[in-house]
Formats: sequence, C-alpha cells, structure tokens
Amino acid sequence: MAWDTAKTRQLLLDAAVGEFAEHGPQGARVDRVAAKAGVNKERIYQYFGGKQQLFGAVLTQELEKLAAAVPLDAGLAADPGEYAGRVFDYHSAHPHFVRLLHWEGLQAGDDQVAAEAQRAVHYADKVAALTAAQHAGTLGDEIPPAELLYAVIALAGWWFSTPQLARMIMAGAADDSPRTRREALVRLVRKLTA
Amino acid sequence: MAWDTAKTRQLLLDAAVGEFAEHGPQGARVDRVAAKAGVNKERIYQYFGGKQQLFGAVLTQELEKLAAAVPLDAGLAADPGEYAGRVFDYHSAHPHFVRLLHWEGLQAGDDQVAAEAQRAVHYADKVAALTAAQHAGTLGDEIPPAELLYAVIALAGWWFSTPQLARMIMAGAADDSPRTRREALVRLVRKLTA
DNA sequence: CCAAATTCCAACTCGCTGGTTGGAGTTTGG
DNA sequence: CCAAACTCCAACCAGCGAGTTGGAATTTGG
Repeated sequence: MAWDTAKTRQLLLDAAVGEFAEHGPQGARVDRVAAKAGVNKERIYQYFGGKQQLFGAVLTQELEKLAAAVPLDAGLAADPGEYAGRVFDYHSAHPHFVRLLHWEGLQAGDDQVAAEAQRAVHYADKVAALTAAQHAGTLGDEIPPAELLYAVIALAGWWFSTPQLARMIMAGAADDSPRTRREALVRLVRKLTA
Repeated sequence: MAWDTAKTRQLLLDAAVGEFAEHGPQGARVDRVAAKAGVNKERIYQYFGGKQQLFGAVLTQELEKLAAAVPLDAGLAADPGEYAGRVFDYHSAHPHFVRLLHWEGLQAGDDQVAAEAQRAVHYADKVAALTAAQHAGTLGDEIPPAELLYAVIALAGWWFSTPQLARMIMAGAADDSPRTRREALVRLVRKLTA
C-alpha cells in the first residue's frame, strides 16, 4: 500500500479547522486534532512543525477558500450591498471563518500575522475595484473606498463575532432570523453607498 | 491591622482584567493574576470560586464601567455619529474591553452569558432612545433603530477586534492613525443617519 | 535486490497549571 | 478574655498536554 502523505496532511488540516475554530489556538488540543483526523499526532510536528504553525496553515487555507468562494468582482463594485449579502451567506455557511479570524486577531495583537503581505494585496485589489466604480459613477463617492470596504466587512462579520451582543440588541425586534439579519445588512450597506 | 477584604477582592479583579483581556480565559494564568495583585492565589478560589467565575466577575465589572463612561443619552439620540466617536474613544482608552467581549463571544457561542437579561435591557433602552429621536424627526428614519445601534457598535468595535484586518485594509491609505479612523467612523455613521 | 530515506506509530517525558491543604495569624461575639 | 470563625499564605499535588523518541513498516533510488 502506497503512502498518501498529501491526504494525511489534508486530513489533519481539515480536522484542525474545526478544532481551532471552536477552541482557539490556546484551547485546541493537539491530541484531539490527531484523533479526529485518524492520524498519529506526531505527524503534526513532522508536517507543520507544531501547534502554532498548524494554526497558521489552517488560517491560510481558509482565507484562500473565502477568496475563492466570494470572488473579487462578483458584483462587488456595482452593488456592494449584494456583495455584503454574499459575504454574510458565506459566514452563515462557514461560521468557523470569522471565529478563526478573531482568534487570530486576539492572539496576534499588533504583531504580523501569517501571510500578511499577500492578504494586504487581496484587500488592496478590492479597494481598487471600489475606487474604479466610484470614478465610473456606478457608486456613490461620499465614502472613501477603503472605509467602505471596512464597513462591509465589519457589518457582515459582527453578527458572528459576538453572537451574544447580536442576540441582545435584536431581542426586542419583531422577528430575528438569519434572513432578517441579512436584509438589515444589505439595507445598511445600500444606505452607505446611496 | 484590620483585614480589608473588599480591597483584596478589588485588587484581584483589577489584575484579572488585564490578564484576561490579554490572554483570554484559556491563556490567563491564575498565578499571574495573583502575583500582579500581590495576593495569594488561593484567595481567588475563596472569593470567586475559580478561574471561570473570576472571568465572569471581570466581565460584569467592565460592562458596568462602559455603561457608566458612555452614558445612554449623551448625544446618542441627537447625533449617533458623535456617539459612535465617543464609543471609539472609550475603546481607544480601554482596549481590553472589546477583547473581553470577543473572548466571551468566542467562548460562549449560543449559550447564555453572564448577566444577559440586564444587558439586554441596557440595549433596549438605547434602541428606545433612537426610536424616539426618529419619531421626533431629529434623526433619519430609513434605518430601523436596532439595526442602527448594531451598525454603530460593529463599526466602532471592528477596528479593535481584528486589528490585523484593519491594518491590511488601511495599508494603502494616505495616513492611517487613530484620528483618521475615528473620522472614518463618524463619517460612516453620519451617512447612515442622513 | 538491497540500502538509504521516509512515513508512521505507541509509548514516553516533563514542565506547567488549576486547584487543594494544613496551619498560623487575626478578628469578632459573647 | 477566650473560642469560633475568618483571612491569609507557602507548599504541595495530580493530571493534562505539547512535544520527543526509538524503532517498525514502507518506499525509493541505484
């Protein structure tokens, strides 16, 4: 039987996504990741170097997935409201993503994070697209593009990053469901770009 | 010399704020809290019951501080933009608050959190104030009040909850400082309530 | 076909950390 | 004034968990 090291690696990575999203870099247990992957934990040290590097690898992978799933210009420039809605949909389907992002933020503070340079380019591209749309006149230009991007990301993500707050704020609302939350988000962003 | 148990308690609580904000409930070290407070760690177990309960006590205390520092109607209803600015200022001066909030959110998930009922009332009051201002016509009424409150909180807090993202998004900006970030925030909220 | 290199695993180490304990000092109530 | 109750502390402990190791199985390259 041939070795399939790529598969073993991927098995670990996929198991680690859930573990890290749920418990964070501190709370995650190396043994649990290995068990869930059905692999010996020593593999983690051979392939990734350690728990922290595995966390970095997980983050990089998930970042790429998001970038692929909600592409740069899928209506972004033309209609940021709908783009925000798509980001919301992605978060709904993959709730671990925002969690990973926040674990990273809480842990790293002002330190550089994994793949920071590449990720910065990614955002710069989006800002450029928004700038172009403003010049073309398909988008209101009252809000500077970087700030607009910031707003979209923050508004789409906050529901998931502090669910307890979202719950309390919406406690009085007539009905509070993912659907109405998405509508609220789109409404907010549309208003910003009116 | 008389015992001053209240002071000892407070010493621990204050030391714990920093420790929990920086490292989270998992990463926080009981010994470090005790050392910083200049108190024996056994006191934590007598006064609070354990690490987790201490975390709850810290959260409750800081929540009250924020509520006191950025009062309900200090210009909120009349000018949500400026209110958002004040929240931003508070976060700048007390960066541990947002961090605590997010650690709570990441840990609790969909479970009830400490003092949830009281906190919900707190937000309901704010929503009511916004509703009144909309009825009075001092505030645009395109955005439902709860959603507006959500937006203010999310936009003011995101800078601090994922500093790595904020850094990357703003990487291309002419200058990126607390001052310009605050201005961006106010601009965004003003646009929402125009 | 054999030897070097690589993958895999069970078992181990060992420092760390939350929590405990026993007792000494201090206050309080009667 | 004395005994019960409470505050405080140094030392202790048990188990958990990241990382290691030694060697067996498997592959590869010559």
